[in-house]
Amino acid sequence: MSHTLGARQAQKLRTRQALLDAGLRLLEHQSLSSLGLREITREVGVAPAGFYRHFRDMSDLGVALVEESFGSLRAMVRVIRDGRARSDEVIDGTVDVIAAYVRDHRAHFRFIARERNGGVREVREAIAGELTLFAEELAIDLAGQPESEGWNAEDVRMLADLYVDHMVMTATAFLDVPAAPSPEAAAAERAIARTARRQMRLIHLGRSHWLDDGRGGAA
Amino acid sequence: MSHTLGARQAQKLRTRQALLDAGLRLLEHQSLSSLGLREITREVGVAPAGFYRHFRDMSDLGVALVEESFGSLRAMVRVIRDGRARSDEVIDGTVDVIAAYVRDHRAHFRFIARERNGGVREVREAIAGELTLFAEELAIDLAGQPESEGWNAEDVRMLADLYVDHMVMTATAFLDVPAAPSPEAAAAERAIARTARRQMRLIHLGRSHWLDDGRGGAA
DNA sequence: TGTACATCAGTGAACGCGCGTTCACTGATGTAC
DNA sequence: TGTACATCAGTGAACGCGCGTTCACTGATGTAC
Repeated sequence: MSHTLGARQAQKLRTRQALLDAGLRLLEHQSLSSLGLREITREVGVAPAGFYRHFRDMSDLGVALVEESFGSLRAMVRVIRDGRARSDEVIDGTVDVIAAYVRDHRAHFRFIARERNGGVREVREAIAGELTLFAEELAIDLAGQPESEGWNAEDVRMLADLYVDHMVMTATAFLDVPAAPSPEAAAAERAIARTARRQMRLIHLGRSHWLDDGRGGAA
Repeated sequence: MSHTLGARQAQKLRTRQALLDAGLRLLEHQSLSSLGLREITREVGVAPAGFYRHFRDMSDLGVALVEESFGSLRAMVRVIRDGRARSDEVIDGTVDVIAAYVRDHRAHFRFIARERNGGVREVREAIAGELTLFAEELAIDLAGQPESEGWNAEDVRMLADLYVDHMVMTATAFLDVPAAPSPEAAAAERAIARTARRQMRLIHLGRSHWLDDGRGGAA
């Protein structure tokens, strides 16, 4: 390696990460626009003024959290994509993977769900941009599947948007289940997964009949 | 009428409504948890302390706004339900009605979309409750349609949830279009409506093939 | 390796400000007779 | 209809508090020679 980052820069990064982690933790029960700079620095154990060495203001930190959160989302998608099989298995697998990732990255998903329509414009726009990118990638993926033969680009994109929306809704539903493990929570999760799986199956069914009697593609 | 409400009570209601209206207006660009009590009373032209004659605190006002907002949502649904026809027309009609109502009740829809996952628990729970009620009513409606013959209750509910989610997503998408009328905004609205219409058509297609070869109903 | 100087992440005190909430009040509206 | 008293929506001043931001600073880390 050309240089090992240096003790100073490494420490700076560690503090920055501590600020991000504290922010995410504190955002569990409130939204970004009501979270204070002092609240975060207090949690980390750093003087308020130190915040400015890392972020211009709270919405700057918010945008950094968006990037971090979509990192874990992309990891999730990679898992789904790599483990692809025939459609029914893919559906079950997809829902399970979403459930598992939401369980392991609760705070990230909650943050995205909450701030997607939240009060901080920069953050909202960052999330919208990432979701668009995500839908575009998914559309490319879908276009390559045999089920999409004969589909035009617009319809493929329409389907990708529907999948993304459904995924966001499913993740949001999982978030309402209490984090603490309990028989009730586990049952609630299973119910959500069951519904989500059937909804995906219904959508897939619609997909495979889309071109019947020229109804879908035209108009 | 037994009594015409009295000048005093009428004035009180007018002030209360002014507070709600001001709140909704101020929530266009921020979320409830960052909106201040003084901000609202200032906008209305009332002393800060006057607020407490009408609401216990800001989340109390938030819950009142939820009720008001779902009033206009129910009005929308009534229009869709009354104007029912055969499925393709219903789809086009539904999307158009959603588009029109979102245009006329922007602030209400934005409020719901924003606070549905927002930072104020009471408000989040009020919205979740209303949406559940809404899905239950829709499920009853769907169960009565000929397309639902042979469906079990769970699957009807699953479909209702899918429709509600899709409606929320569509309304949210319309919200991102600038409110000011312009050729670009109109085009953006048409694109969203077009996508939403196709997505509903695809879902409907899935619905009508759900019972083919015993795939759906079984589990 | 050792020395002299530069950098800069983090400090701690200070600031002005607007917040939510309380309180005793005022005066128009309502009620009893 | 007129009078005396009760109610209560809205007032305005006051409070203590925590906020975001600024500033000159400290001292460990990095760099040049």
